[in-house]
Amino acid sequence: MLRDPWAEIEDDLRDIRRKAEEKLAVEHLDIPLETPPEGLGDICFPAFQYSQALEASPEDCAERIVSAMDTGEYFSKHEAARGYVNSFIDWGKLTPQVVESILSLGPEFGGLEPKDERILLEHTSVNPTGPIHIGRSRNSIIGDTLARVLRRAGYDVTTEFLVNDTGRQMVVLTWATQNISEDELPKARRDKDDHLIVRYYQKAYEILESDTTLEKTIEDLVLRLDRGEEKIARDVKAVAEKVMEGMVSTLKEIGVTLDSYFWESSTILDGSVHEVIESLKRSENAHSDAGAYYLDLESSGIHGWDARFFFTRKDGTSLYTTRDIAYHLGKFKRCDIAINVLGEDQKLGMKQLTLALDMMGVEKRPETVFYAFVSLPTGKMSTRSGTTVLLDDLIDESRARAAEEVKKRRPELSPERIESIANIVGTGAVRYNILRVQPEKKIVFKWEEALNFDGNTAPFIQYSHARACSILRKAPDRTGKDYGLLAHPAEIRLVNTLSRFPAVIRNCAGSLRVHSLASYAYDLSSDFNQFYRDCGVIRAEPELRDARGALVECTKIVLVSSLDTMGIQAPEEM
RNA sequence: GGACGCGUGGCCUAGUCUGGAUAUGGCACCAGCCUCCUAAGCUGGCUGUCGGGGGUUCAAAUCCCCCCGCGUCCGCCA
Repeated sequence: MLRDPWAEIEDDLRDIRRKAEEKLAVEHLDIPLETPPEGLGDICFPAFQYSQALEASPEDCAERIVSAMDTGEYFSKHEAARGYVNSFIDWGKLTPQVVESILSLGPEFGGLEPKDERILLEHTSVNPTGPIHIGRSRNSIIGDTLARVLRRAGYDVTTEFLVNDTGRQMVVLTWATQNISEDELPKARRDKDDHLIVRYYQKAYEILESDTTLEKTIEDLVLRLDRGEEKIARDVKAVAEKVMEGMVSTLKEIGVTLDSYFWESSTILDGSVHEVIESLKRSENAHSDAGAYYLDLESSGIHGWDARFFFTRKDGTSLYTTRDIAYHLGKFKRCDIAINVLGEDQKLGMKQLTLALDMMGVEKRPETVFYAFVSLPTGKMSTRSGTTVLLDDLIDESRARAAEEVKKRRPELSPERIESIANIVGTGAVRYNILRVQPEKKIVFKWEEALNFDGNTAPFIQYSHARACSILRKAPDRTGKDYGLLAHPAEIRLVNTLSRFPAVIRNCAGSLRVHSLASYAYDLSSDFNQFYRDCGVIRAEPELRDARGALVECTKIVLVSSLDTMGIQAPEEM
């Protein structure tokens, strides 16, 4: 059983290389393994670095190493070319092992050995002031996918949403719902609490621009809330809960669910933020300016207009990052590894949090995945001014587009079936479109790109899956007797890619970067589509047909697993 | 002024950590492929000073330095 075929292959090659090094009496060099260009082999490494030890040209080095290498467990031969050592896998031997492993492990293929560590993964944590826009959804999609990757990698993962129910923004919103009447507001685009309530928020900020007395009212309310006045805290929480309900239902549409919600106000109510403040005040870097306390971070390498990190207001109440420190101390007690998914605007805040932990003598640190903002061709998105593309709208448009495509291709399907497929395809496209880009790249959202279902998209991958299902419905046998028959270049290429899936999960989990999972799923689909063209299944001779049927089954299994790990469903037909 | 990130064909993007073979794919565009398992597919073509300049190296998209452009932050907001 090969749980992680590619790891076995790499270990084998490293082993063979080490023996060759010993034979040639050269010092061991851990040269990274690479993939050679098409046709030159399956796995390779450059031999340039041996030229000093062997006193030879790179070409000669490669020759001499190759001649000292044996075939090991999984290789048929090694070749020297232009200073590289190119190794060829013995597919006749490996293919049956890979196919049998995937068939017997099924959805477990790509799952790594269970780990002891508990992970607390914070993501989304968007302020409950209105509906989620596509920029914020990047957080949820990356976070939810990362949780799925880490679970598959064997960790015990709990996801958590930090709900902001304190501070000025929420006070403004709460005041607005109590003091602005419905008829002053534009009609809501949807009958959904987050859409209904955001209008009050936007109206309040409009009023605040000219009304200075309201400013005073708000300041007073913020103060009272921060001191823990119960009535206000209850009102804020009630509004937050309503908006949260709307946001949570939107997230559920794209397959994002969270295990836990942590209300920020609880750090004030349970006294934990007070303890943080007292502890920070004892630091030698703590100073006071007119009663407000701050840490001087100039000596810690923070420079700029102001290197002071204020952790209390002049009235002694806490500030956001102070509460976040309290929250993190609590998290550390509940897990072994704390991971955050945050917008890149939070970088300084996390740096300040880290330095504050230093000064408090706390050893643990959160690991953070930062992502860049999504903007529109017209500029930034802003909930306050309403210049956003809402996730609800994107989901609707994407589903509608998908329904149109299904109707065009499969007019015989029932309306219910069409709707069901369009739902899966539309929401899958939304997730994949965000997921495929590495997180630090800013995204300029364009409708025509978001609604494109060709090429490197979720529908492409889902379509490959539907094709595989279609073959399997018609192929009588999904297990063959002789997988050695799978020797066509397109078959070998497909087996090669299938064998790497566990390694992809391992790499994504290790780096906390999930975009390469999207590339993998695309590559697998692409390989399958070439196999589909070149290797007929149901019309092949019985033995070959059964072996190919098994390969299709393997592809289906891994496509489903990789899509599932991205939170994308796989339709049986489309 | 300071900090961090990004810059790869007309547009989008992989590779950058860990330097190595003619830089990965997609969209768009052009030309082909459905009497044959779903053409949301496949094949071929067209597009490249890897932002610019210097340096290190046998070898730089990748490492170092300087510069330019874009994004984000530098609040007793969250």
